Amino acid sequence: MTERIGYWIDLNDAYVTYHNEYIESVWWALKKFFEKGLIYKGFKILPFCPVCESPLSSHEVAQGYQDLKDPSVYVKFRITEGEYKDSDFLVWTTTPWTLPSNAALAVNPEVIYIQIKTENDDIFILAKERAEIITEKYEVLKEINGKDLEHIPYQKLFDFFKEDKKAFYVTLGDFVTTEDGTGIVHIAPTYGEDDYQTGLKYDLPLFSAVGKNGLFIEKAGNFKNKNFKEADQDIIFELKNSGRLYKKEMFTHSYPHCWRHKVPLMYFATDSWFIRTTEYKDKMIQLNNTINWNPKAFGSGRFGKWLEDNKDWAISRNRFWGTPLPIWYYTDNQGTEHYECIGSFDELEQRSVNYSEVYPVKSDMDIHKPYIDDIVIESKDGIKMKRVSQVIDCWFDSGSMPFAQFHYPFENENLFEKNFPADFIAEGLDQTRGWFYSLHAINTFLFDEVAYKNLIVNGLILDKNGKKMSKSLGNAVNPFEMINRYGADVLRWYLIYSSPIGNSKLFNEDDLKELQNKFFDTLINTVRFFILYSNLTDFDHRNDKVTKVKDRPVIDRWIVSKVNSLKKDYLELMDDYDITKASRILFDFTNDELSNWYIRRNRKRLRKPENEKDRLSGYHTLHYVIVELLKMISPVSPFLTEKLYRTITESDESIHLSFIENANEDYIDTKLEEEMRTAQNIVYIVRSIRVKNNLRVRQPLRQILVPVLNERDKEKILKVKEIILEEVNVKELNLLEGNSEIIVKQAKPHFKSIGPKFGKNVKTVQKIINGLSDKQISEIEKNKFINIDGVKIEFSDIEIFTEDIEGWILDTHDSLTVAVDIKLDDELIEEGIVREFINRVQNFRRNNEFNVSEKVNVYFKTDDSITSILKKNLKYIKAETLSNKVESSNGHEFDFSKTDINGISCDIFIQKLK
RNA sequence: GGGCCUAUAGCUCAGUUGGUUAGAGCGCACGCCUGAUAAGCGUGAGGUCAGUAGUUCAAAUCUACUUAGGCCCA
Repeated sequence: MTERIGYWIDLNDAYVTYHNEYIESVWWALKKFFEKGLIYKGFKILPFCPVCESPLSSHEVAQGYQDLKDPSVYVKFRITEGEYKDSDFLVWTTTPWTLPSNAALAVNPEVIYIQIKTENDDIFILAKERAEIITEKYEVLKEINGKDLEHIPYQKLFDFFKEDKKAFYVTLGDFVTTEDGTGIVHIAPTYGEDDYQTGLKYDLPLFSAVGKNGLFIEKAGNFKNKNFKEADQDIIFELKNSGRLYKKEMFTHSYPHCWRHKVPLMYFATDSWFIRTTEYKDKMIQLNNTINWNPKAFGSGRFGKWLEDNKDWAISRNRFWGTPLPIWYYTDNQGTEHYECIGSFDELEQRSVNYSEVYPVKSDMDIHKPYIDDIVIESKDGIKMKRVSQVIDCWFDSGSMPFAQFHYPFENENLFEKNFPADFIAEGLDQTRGWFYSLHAINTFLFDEVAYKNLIVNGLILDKNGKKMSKSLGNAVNPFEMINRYGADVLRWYLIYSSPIGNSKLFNEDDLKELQNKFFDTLINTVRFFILYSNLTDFDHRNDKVTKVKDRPVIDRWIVSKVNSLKKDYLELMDDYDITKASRILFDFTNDELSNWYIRRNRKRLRKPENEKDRLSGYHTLHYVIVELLKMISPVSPFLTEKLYRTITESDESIHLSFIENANEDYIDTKLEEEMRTAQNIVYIVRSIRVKNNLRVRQPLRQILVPVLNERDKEKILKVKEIILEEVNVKELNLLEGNSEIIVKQAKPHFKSIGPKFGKNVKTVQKIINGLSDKQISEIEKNKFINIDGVKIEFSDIEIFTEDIEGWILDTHDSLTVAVDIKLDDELIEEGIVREFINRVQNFRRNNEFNVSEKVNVYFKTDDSITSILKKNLKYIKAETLSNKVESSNGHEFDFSKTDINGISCDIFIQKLK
């Protein structure tokens, strides 16, 4: 796949995270953290299977959801002190088995609570919104803000534990909702993530009435040795007996089970190792601001926020196999654990007492868990230490990539330094806390430096309806099929060109077809055109004399200027890693400027150059432009450009080894580009007028008129007059100066100017300006201002345009107006007919596959008027059609082809010359 | 539930410091051109700029809320 699509990656020397060298570098990094005191052991609440006695990964948990019938109980907690003494908190839980491990209650500080008295004289406190669960009649005694309940103590339910820290009081937590229950939850820090975090915040004791095996411990009175789920009923029964149960319901919900043992999981505070990333959070934020993110908002937004809320990174995982966490420990007589971190294999060998037993053959050493677990090392005091059981988070592996791929710092120091930090990385936008983060977190700490300077965040590829692709839905696209059908180049271009960086991409095969036609075929056609005619005219790009660009014709200088302007923009975008915009300007240039203007305008000239200088100028220009363009396209579409490049340069040098130099500023002539843009606009307008008035391009017209309101416009148009006339087949282009009688000038407001100036009165001023007469506008042009109804309107407040020229057909585009004289005289009609006739002959030649340079005789049969016109123009017709004779058939019956000109039949017979 | 992103023509996308007729390509309809030809060019129809409210002389653009979709987290 990588080869087929042309990824430039080193498959022969790929880095592999499970190789020993890679792991050794990871160890080195971990030891750096350890030495700085940034690795510590804590707890993390994980889904835990009591049969396996081990935590499950989120992937495993996802596999094991089953419906479970659970109790939902409302428990009364008696307040022991203060204003609410002897009232009961009504507390809701769906896990009664955690109640013996209760350490606190939690309320939401933003929620309103009420104290109520029921008809049974019970006094309860619960969330106002949840009062519906009270079945008896009651009266409200008081409303209380959640935050005012903090620290209120209550009577504990069970007496299994000695509290070594203060417990049994109310805490505050945003996670408490009023969607169900009572708006008051109980907290058992060992058995829930929110509970655990609350425990950390309030320094609560960790009571654990249930062990890892899912059974209640010895100390747990009547519940001892009972399974945690099965004990639910006993606990409820006991609460009922002690009068602490308000009510009990049953409900069914989807609950995670162990996929192997089918038993319900419990959430359990499990030993975990953390990196104290919060210690250098500010550094991470500061460095992140220097990374060029694409899209920009992603770095400051999603990733920036994620760094702001940084929490310590839990790097350990409980797996059977993996990259081992290189920490060894022993427990002293006081029960305190002592740790040591190993940072290299040499160190491991020196410190271990049984290295040669575990790894008798060095080359066979497998450093992974579980093999490494047999290694015992000795502390300085001669105490035996064994490895902790965990492996490390595989994200730590991938974040170590910059140095671990080179086995740094054990070797390749120069290589690493040369390559770090990376110029850019690219990955999917789901990597926020995956790769983007792990790279950033590890390398910020180790090197005080970013891991990557630029970043391209890829959006997800969805199907054409915006749904995720999946095999089961049958909407998945097979990339090989796409490549086989359209080629890797088209697919690559599509993925980069079609949607902005970071947006999800709706994959649509039709768009690939369009790109193939619209862009790649155009490009190929352009090159093919060059090759065909440069061969026919014996052009040799290496040996033929190069005309200086400034001495070339306008059209050549224009396209050279254009391609350099393009390059300037292109390099700027590429330097900014905005590859989508870069590919879009290449697309537009190829179609609009190169193919549809330069090539089309120069077909005739390149086929039949006027003179030697003209020929060389044209071909050198086109060769240069194509080469420059191919180079710019090559990073995105490497295969086709390579092929075309080698063909057009007639060499074996790879385009991918060629240099893209900076744009040549000397060639850029923005004035000329502007002039040509004007020409293109005028041509566009004339074509539009022709179509609307049914005037085909072969029919020459007498003249067009272009009103010009300033000197610059006048100059622009005169420069490109010839190109316009030829393109639209018109005899003359005349300018109408601003003071001409037949121009009707109009004005519209320039809001940017009048807006701030007139404020609320802008609408009145708008009306005045729109109503300005031709004469008033002339006055403004002369005096630079006018006073109307006490309003001073200045020249800069208005935009002048013209939409009317009396007695003419005209159209306007981009503030340019063009009028066309559509009256035909005899001369024009005659010329039109001649061109129609030539067209018929050429069509015949083409349809009958005559060679381009083949000479012919032409015989025609038509009415007298056309016959006499043709006879008058024989010389021109002969030249255009490569004919020796062009004659009336004079009554001879040839094998005529039937055609017609302007509705009059005109049969032709064409004879090849031997 | 929280954070971030996206929403503009049937489809894919542009749209500048807010400036008054919101653009392009494809598709559709119609036409042109004809020695780049399994190409090329044009014209036309098509819009509640997701919705609501606000700020402003002026909002696709700024603000708030809502809806829908996506990603990350809880």
